[in-house]
Amino acid sequence: MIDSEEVPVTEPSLATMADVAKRAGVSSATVSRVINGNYPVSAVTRQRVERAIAELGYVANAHARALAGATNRTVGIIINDVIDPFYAYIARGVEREATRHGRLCMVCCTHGSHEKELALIDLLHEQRADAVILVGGAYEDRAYAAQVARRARALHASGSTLVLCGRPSLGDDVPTRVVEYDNEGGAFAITDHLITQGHRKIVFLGGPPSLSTTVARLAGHRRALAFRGLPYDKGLIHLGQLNRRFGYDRIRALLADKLDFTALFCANDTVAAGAMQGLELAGVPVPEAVSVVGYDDVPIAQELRPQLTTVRIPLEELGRQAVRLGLDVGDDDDYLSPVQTMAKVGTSIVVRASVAPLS
Amino acid sequence: MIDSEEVPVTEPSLATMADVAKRAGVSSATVSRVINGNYPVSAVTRQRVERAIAELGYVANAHARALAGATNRTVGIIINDVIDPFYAYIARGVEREATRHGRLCMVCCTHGSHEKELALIDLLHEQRADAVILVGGAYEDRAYAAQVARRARALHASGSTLVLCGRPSLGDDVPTRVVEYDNEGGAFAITDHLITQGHRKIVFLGGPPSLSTTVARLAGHRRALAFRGLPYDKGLIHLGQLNRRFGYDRIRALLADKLDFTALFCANDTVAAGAMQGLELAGVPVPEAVSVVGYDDVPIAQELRPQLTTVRIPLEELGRQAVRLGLDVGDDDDYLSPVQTMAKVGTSIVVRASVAPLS
DNA sequence: AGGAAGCTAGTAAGCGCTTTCATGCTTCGT
DNA sequence: ACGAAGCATGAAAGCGCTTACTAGCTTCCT
Repeated sequence: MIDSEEVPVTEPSLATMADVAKRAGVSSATVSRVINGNYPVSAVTRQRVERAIAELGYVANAHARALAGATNRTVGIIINDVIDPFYAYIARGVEREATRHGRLCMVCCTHGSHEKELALIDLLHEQRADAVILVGGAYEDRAYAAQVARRARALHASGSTLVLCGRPSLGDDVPTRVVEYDNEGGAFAITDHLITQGHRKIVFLGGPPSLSTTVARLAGHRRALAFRGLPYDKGLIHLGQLNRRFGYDRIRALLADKLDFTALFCANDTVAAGAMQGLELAGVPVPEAVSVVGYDDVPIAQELRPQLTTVRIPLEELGRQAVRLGLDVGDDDDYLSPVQTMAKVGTSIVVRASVAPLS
Repeated sequence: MIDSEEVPVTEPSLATMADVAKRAGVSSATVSRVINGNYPVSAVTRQRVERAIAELGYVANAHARALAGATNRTVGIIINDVIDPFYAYIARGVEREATRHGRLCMVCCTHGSHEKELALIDLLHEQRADAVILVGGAYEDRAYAAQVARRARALHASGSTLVLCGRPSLGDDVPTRVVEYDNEGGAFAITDHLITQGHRKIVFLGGPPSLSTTVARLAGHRRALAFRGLPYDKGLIHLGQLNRRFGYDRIRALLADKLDFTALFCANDTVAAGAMQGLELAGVPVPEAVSVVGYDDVPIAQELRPQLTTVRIPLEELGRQAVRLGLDVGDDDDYLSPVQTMAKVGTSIVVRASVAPLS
């Protein structure tokens, strides 16, 4: 007869605090105190416990710990895509600042899906993240905004914080923190730069019409035009995707249509890269025939030839600020600073070689 | 008299499962069953519970859940830096595959520190991640390898898995999974490509001497040389950092020394970018005077002018494989597939414009 | 009709920690 | 020398879930 008795597989499960306690000949309370160092323990006992921990290769269970009251010490960040340098730099800032405050960082990507974004907020909420940072411009959509607001309240109710990074506030009645950068101001400044170089016919290229980022950048652009008494010509505004292909395709189309312009303000550097490629292929020299500027100052701006004049956003700092706001700590862990609910980081224009004065 | 009585701040703490149960007039067990859907519950009851959940805005506590036995459903990935496209692509693969299997992804960065790497493994272990993926080449260091091995065992003991991604195995007695890509083969192939184009004097540039990646790439390079009966000239091997500055500085130095060479094999694309910049500044045309190849095929390879001939690594696939190995699932969630402990993804060379036949 | 099956739902025992409260000592002050 | 004070430790009550195990009802078969 074949022995079908269950042979218990001796899964060498990890030691618990009780195991450590037994081995050290103390109670688990003492072990906990040694680990957390928040209560006096005699030197001898401490050493015994520490030895037991080492011998057993004990690793605390973060869940039990989190459940028993100590915070989970993690922050979550929700971005579009890790590959995109724009998000990657922000993520780096978040990761570093989180680490600086002893937090682990959970990075989640939406890949552009709204539903996934909402689902991820819930997931991070379930994980009881100390803060959830939502990065990137938002689309105008009442229903969607309401969904986000609901989650912001839920998060708030469990002692966490939703931080909006690079997107407008949901309103004063929604408990969120906001870190913004100056889309409008940057667009104003760089448009003005183009104008003072003599350009009058400036094409605005790219950016989905309902994206908050586009709206703000376009507003700055218009304000600069108005400031210098130039007309706002709708025929020069060509909104669209924020990718390379759109820049390439659309500029080729504009060139084919013989649109009259001397400068190009791309909604971001990626679009600028595509546009410059299109210009190059069409034999239009930059900046001699057309000046080009972008926005964001991601690495590709320096790879392009000529190097791209663009608006720099302190992305990493943006991420760091978001964490500070979310964790309610100041620059140097000054927990006593008055609670700040919003921050704005400045932008600056960086002049490189893609703009020439109009002859 | 000022009332100094403690006014209890009514922190609107989140609803628990018990709250939901009370509201729905059932026991918490039933609520759990509705949520998990792993046990029959009558339609009426289910609806009542679901309504209570919605009304209360209940969000499960992932820690309690993890503690009570269900797995935490997260995977951790440890990389050098999110900004580096090499790591970012792998991270993307990991994130996507993890999501596909219903896991949340925790991304941690070491920024090059060994201690931090070890600390992060421990942290992810504490979080009870289903798998911990360690990405990137390793430095030869016995003590360090022993430390990693110890953690691999600890992880294994608690039912998790350490996956080594792009680094050699720690030995058969250490319970890890390994996903590799063919550093040696790719280096062989691209060196041979250079040789068949007539090049005889090939400089090998960059890569820390004790990094496993460098060792393998250099080995492939040497094998190709030997295969074609060419001498291995130590004067042509210039190991060093894997960054742009090293490529730039060293190539300028070699040029100043009037080193005799016609081709350049850079240890990765970043070094190639620096070297090409140095070559450009020195007025040495690529590929006419010097052919250049890189390794990795990160986006910058396509930005460079001329575009860089390089070795492509399916980075995203590498990340996906790592997750599958770590989670012990097959391509299509086929949990019945025999346990695989190691995988190797192939490399291929992508020919662009930075190599010319030697005239 | 009577009991075996088959359902649904509740009870309660943990999971591995933190923390409050209680306890037995040692150490002082007077 | 005796009670007060101070320390170091232990006992035990949760934290919010999951999941045996148990129990009450229907069905259904013989």
